[in-house]
Amino acid sequence: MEKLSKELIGASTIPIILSILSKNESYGYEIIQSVKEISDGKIEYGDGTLYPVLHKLERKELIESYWKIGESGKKRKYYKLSPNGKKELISEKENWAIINQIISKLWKIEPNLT
Amino acid sequence: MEKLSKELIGASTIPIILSILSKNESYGYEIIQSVKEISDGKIEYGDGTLYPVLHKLERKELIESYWKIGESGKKRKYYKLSPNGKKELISEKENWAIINQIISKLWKIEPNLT
DNA sequence: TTTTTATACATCGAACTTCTATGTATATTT
DNA sequence: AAATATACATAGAAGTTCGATGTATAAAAA
Repeated sequence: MEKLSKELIGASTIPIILSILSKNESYGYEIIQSVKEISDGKIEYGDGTLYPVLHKLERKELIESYWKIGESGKKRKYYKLSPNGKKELISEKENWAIINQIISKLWKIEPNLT
Repeated sequence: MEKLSKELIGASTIPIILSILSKNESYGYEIIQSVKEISDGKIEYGDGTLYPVLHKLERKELIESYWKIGESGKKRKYYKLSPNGKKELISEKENWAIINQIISKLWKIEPNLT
């Protein structure tokens, strides 16, 4: 079982995070676990990777945060999708559909690879 | 008609270039036109964007180049896929399939976006 | 009891990318 | 003769991911 390329990770990070937050409010550490689980271990964000992305998304006002003490007793920074974030997610889905169309068009006419 | 996001452009550039070269040998300027056409104008590489990518792919020995004077009389640097490049393209296709699976899993269970 | 592991967040610097701008040069069209 | 299209190249700015490092607390293990 292989890991994904850095480029694809990069392209998918924001839509994946927004998508997760569109279902449930969550916090950094949990998001890392969720993505790992959903992707069967194929995407494992380092914390040093994810936190700056969350900060960026908050700066761009696509997500909002608030502190909360979890059942564990440790403080967590919860994030939720903002109205702008919902719009952004819709746009990301459209983009994804477009690129898939382009790529599948290219790959449908099979070259001689074998 | 909108343009694609920078991130998706980034993730798709290499698979698209390799895919085009797997069908026909081509040169930088023509590749830019091809991609523009295939994508209905949604992907327009600047020359300052594409050429460094081609150089990188050549450095990594995924493509090979040779100079040729075209019918136009201008010299062109033609590129073709190397054996490594063919393998890489296969790998890129697999990666793309994996990420699509992950994303569609996330998006199948529809959140309340509307 | 003490140590380790898991949880939880943050930031820095290295390495790499894309993009815009700029430069060179030739052929074709106006 | 000038403008446009063709064709390639590189440098610098801006942005990104990632590994390393740091802080702190709770739970589990030794």
